[in-house]
Amino acid sequence: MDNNAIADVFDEVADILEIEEVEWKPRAYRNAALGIRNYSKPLSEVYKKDGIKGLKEIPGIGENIAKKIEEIILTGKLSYLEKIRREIPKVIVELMALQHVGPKTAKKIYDKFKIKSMEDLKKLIKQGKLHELKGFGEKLEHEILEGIEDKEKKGKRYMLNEALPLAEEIKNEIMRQKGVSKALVAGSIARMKENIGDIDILVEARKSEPIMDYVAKMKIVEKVLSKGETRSSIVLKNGIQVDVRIVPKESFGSATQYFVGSKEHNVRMRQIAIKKGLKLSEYGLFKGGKAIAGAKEEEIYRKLGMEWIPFEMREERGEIEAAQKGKLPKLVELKDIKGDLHCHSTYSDGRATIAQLVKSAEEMGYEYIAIADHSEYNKIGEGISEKIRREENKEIDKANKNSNIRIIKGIEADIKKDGTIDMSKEMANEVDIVIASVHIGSDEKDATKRTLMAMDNPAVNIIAHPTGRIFEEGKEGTMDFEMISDKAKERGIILEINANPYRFDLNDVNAYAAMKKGIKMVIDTDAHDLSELECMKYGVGIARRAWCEKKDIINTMPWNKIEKIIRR
DNA sequence: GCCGTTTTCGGCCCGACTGTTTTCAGTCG
Repeated sequence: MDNNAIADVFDEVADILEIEEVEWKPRAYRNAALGIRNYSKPLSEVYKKDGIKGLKEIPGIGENIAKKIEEIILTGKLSYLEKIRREIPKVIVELMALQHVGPKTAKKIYDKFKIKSMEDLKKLIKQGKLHELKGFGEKLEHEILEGIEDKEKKGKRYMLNEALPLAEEIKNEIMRQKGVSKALVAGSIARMKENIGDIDILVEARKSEPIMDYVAKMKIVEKVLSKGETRSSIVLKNGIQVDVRIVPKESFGSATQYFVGSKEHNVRMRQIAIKKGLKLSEYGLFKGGKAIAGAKEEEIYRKLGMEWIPFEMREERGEIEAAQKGKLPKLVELKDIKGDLHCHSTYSDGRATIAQLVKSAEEMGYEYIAIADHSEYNKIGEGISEKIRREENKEIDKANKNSNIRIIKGIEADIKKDGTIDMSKEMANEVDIVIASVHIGSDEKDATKRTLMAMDNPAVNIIAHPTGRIFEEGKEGTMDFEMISDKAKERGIILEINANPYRFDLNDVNAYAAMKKGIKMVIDTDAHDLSELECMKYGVGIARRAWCEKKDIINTMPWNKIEKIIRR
């Protein structure tokens, strides 16, 4: 079981204990689940190496939960969960997953009607029977029904690349309104999470400005859910909910702090405030009812005894401790990126010509771009023979003569079933950089072994999308990242952070682990299209969530320096 | 059940919103 699966176990324990109205334990189990999700090493590895003692190092894990993790690792299940599951009908836990239904409501509904499934609840609502319960009006009924239908329709999270452009569009529209001095995309988008639940936009303005009237007229808007003085909600045509909050100047910093989140980060911040005899809320930092900070985030962090923390780090993964010690990393920025080392042209399955890619790269201010088309073995990627690649390389040589930026001859060579690289020794010397990758088809079970073998090949510089995850297909990395990263460290191989939102591989957790091991990484877009070159910002977001600095990312360096780093 | 340069016991974030509330409980972020 991987870390997320173990965390799910403890979240379910928390759900059940919440229904049973057990005090405080649910919080402890939730904290444990969070600590596990945020932990970069697989718990089974930690346990193998350091046993219970190692597990207790993880935030939120004490003696008791450590023992429970041990049981899960050794037996694949948790007898405690199985025991408490028997105490509570399963449907109650399911009900709790609905919007507007918490433990109290779920229990109340069950106790009265003894329903057995979601379908039963739907029937109940359609017959108007939920009214019989005290505290259930028409509106709540309607909203619960909507919640069920939403759940049936689709998973409620959206990809970052879907949400971010829309959020920016709305923000820009708001910025154009009179009386608006600032607007900011907050929430999980600001933290560059790979998937997001809704869009949060924070606006600095005097109250009652008719901002929302303008937003409501935008083409991307489906309907307005609610419109208030300080808080409004709308739904976009693609189903994303947008919450817009309007705050006065003196609270903009504290509101930013609050609405950027994460929730866990904020909880810690408030605890720290309390210890200092202060109170932190979205309205400001208060001492005895008097605001001592609020307009600027920096001031809030400073008065709580720490450095200002970049949005992407605010996940309660040790960033607060680092900020208190003044030891935050200086995160890599988009403007540090000097080029893209993994792009596909029309020679293989790309949709842009080399000339077009080079022109775009030049406009983006890059110093270099690598054309790394697929090798012949990759049929889906329309891989090319070495004969054609030699023609391509000639074209690159020619283009380099009158180009302002360096065009690099690359190859994305497939790692074949036997672990060898789909590239001749001669070709290895004819290209500037070799990216090797497994393209998982029906033969994914040996992917780790094959990748490890490929990394022993002295021609290989970069391993692309190192865990083989593909988001849309729900494919999480099937490869053993511990083994791959250890090998990368040993062999000096560069690991790729693939900025394509359908991959995001390495993800933030793995990239953090790689950074900690001192492995160098490269942020590539794997662009198959000119527009995909723009995905670099998402890759930088992952790197920032992984606490990476400029020195960890090779394509922040000029090409002549990269040449020295990559093993030839 | 976890955690501690304020504590090994006694805490555990805070405020808005909503419904139907006649003063507040439940849920959410």
